[in-house]
Amino acid sequence: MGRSPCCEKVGLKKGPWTPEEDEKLLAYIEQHGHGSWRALPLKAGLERCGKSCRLRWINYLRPDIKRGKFSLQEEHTIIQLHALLGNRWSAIATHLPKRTDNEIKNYWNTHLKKRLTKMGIDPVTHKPITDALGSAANLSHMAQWESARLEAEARLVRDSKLAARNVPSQDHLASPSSSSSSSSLTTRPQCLDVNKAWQGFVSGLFTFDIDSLQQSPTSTLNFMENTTLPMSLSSVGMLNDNFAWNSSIPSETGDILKVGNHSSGNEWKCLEKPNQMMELHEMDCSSESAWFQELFRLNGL
DNA sequence: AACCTCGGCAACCGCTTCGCA
DNA sequence: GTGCGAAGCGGTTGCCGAGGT
Repeated sequence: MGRSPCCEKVGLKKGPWTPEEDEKLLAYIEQHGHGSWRALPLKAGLERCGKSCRLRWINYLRPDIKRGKFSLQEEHTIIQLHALLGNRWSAIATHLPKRTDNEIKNYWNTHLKKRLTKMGIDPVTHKPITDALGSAANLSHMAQWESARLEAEARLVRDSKLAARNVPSQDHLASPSSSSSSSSLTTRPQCLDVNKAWQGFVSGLFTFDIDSLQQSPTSTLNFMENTTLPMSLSSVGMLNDNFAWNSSIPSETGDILKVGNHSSGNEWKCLEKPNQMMELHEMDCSSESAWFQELFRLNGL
């Protein structure tokens, strides 16, 4: 019983790759392309399984890989996309084309998850961790937050029922699995009180102009200016929730993904990808304090 | 100097999804 | 529609180096 191995493992090498193996794999792929990964090791003269070769190529040898520290911009993109997509690392990696899913996953697990936790944000739900915040002020904010959230959810249920009765058939959302209407995405977010509550909660940490994010339901924020931190940590807690406002996700290809959630579900949609240039703002945020300092600086604190 | 601990990351494992016959 | 092989994906492991004792 049991699953058959992906390839004949007897005699196959495991563990770290040697420079010679890298050279062989690189030379073969440059000359022939990878073709069938299963057949590749034999043709390339490698005593590895195809899977191992594929991983080595994708995560290390591919010429278009950017290595080294993640910029603050990249970190924010990862956080935002994680809030939207969860642990779908390959999906996240598509918005950071020079980074591999493995690298992003590792970076999340070793850096970002810890930072969010330290800030009192649950890295899984991207919501504030209540029991980690003991002060009365924080509890007050949290109560305000939770109350508004529940109210908003109730209203969403109500509104979605109404919308279900009155949904136009047009659907131009990018998501192939989408079966929802865009109508809810072009209306003003319904839960501004929630945003306010959240804004109140985070105001002790950051002063983000959340209202400016809400000026347009599908407002596009561009990182080019480097003046506002779009959908940053304050908004992370809102993402992937029923009442999140529509906003934009930058990608390193220069695309700004406008996203919004469907009022009748928890499903996020990509609305459009205006082809705008985006400058990456490289910063040394290796230490946690530097990271926070940079956030404060960006937000004029 | 030797040992220990811990963090970071490359690589592996096994499950899921995809594509084709 | 079904079965099978290949590829993709995410969770986990284990090695290695840096820092601490």
